[in-house]
Amino acid sequence: MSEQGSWRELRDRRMAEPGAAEAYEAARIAYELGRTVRTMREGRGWSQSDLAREVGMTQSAVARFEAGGTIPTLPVLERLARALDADVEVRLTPKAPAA
Amino acid sequence: MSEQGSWRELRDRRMAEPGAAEAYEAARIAYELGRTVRTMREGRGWSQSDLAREVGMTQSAVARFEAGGTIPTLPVLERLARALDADVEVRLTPKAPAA
DNA sequence: CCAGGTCATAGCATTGATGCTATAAGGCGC
DNA sequence: GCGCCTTATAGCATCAATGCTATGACCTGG
Repeated sequence: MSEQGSWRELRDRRMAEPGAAEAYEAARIAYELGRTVRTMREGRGWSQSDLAREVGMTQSAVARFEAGGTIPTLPVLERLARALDADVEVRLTPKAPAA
Repeated sequence: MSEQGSWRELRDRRMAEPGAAEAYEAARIAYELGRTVRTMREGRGWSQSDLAREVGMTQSAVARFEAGGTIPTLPVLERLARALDADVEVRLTPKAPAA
């Protein structure tokens, strides 16, 4: 796992792994979270640097996250959410009824 | 971070950290996820070992997770959810209206 | 053309979650 | 008492996310 570079490729590779449906799902969630944060950030007219300053991380970390380059952890999500006046919701919702 | 042992203490300590509201929130989410999983697991009459086998992890990992001993990562949540016929939902919901 | 801003990547250090085996503690049936 | 199952912890190895600095690419304005 070290031949190429871009986070996009990394993400795409993850999402292409066939055997690991869970990893795929996680990567998909990460991707969508990244897009959500980007949208929220742009909605405020903030640059990645601005957001990074608010959150207490660096511009590169923000870029990596927004690109879906990593699967974010809850603490990071919380920090981002706070800077964007948002709440983090994580839930397990049963597919089948509790019958 | 190595003077005492129990995950409960670890969790409690995290949730007691004053300066880090985000860490507190993350720990709280982790705790509730643990309880949710435990409830779902017990609802099926499964032991921790049973669930661990389904998920592809060990009983100790399940125990640690259920106790809120760690802040889970998305891939792990996905795997647990799948074993329990559930879906993982992660969302950032704005506190303030889009005005 | 040059300066400045923004975003994307590289490469590396640190930290923490996960995965493992082994074991302790409690309950329950025999 | 002894086995057996269940849950809780310990202690360690590995891996991946984060945090950092630095830099490249791209735009736009001067």
